[in-house]
Amino acid sequence: MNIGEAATQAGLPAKTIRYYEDIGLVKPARDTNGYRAFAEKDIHKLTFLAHARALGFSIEDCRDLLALWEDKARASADVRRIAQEHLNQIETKIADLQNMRDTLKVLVRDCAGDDRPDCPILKKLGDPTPA
Amino acid sequence: MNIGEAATQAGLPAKTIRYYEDIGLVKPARDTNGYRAFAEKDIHKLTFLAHARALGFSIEDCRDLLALWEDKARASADVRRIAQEHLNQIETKIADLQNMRDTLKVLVRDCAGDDRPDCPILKKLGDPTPA
DNA sequence: ATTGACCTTCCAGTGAGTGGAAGGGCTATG
DNA sequence: CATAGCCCTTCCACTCACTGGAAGGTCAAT
Repeated sequence: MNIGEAATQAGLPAKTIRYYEDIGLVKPARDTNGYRAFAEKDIHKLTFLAHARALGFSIEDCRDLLALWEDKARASADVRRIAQEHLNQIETKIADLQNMRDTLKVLVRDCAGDDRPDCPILKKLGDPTPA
Repeated sequence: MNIGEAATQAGLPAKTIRYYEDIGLVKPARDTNGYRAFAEKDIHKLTFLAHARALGFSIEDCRDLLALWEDKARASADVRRIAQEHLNQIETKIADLQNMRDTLKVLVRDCAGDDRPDCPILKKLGDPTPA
């Protein structure tokens, strides 16, 4: 299977697949013409990667998860630890974003948004000690 | 004022301030010895930038906001539009992260996390068509 | 034989800094 | 006056996970 078809199957851009090969996540065989030849096993890996990335796992996490996925003697605790840590980071990021959102919401709400220069948003940003 | 003091005042790393000068956000004067000499006006700008960045505005948004801040004839609508758009992006990002979180939570909950290899997390990631 | 779609590699750029090396300046103490 | 220790300077490389594009080779069909 050529890279275009592999990309369709895995739901990843061809460019990304080449990149994943560059960094050693997949190692497709090569046809005599130099084209990458993806086997089912490669497609499964790429699909796995696409799903893990969609859940926000870093490439390095993906590398570890992929290794565990292929290790039939793995301990599920190792997988769980990675996922739990990632989950914690997501929770933190959500909380940070919610704080930003709440502040922004108030500012946007209080801004007239007309052609006059008076603006609580700029006022707040320029305040040396914002609440 | 030297860059170290400016960094303390503005709540930004000195490295970041140099970077902001590189990309033209601030233009501090120079002493005869080549050291940057920050005036009050520069400190105000840096403080403004620190606050805007803390609210997640991109550097380009910051550049625009800074220009509006300095333009006493601005229309607050221009500021509001930038803030509203940013707010929308944050809302989108929060929603994305919440989806990830919800999926991950279920997976982590259902994973025994012991020394056995059976693992719903890997199962899901490897599933060709995950729900 | 040519067209057009596919494939290849390689280089550069993204955003927003961060780390570190190499070198010069400033201040205070011995 | 010398030296120590901190601050400052520039410049280059690295981060993360791709993405865009150029230059060129291959393949199937017309």
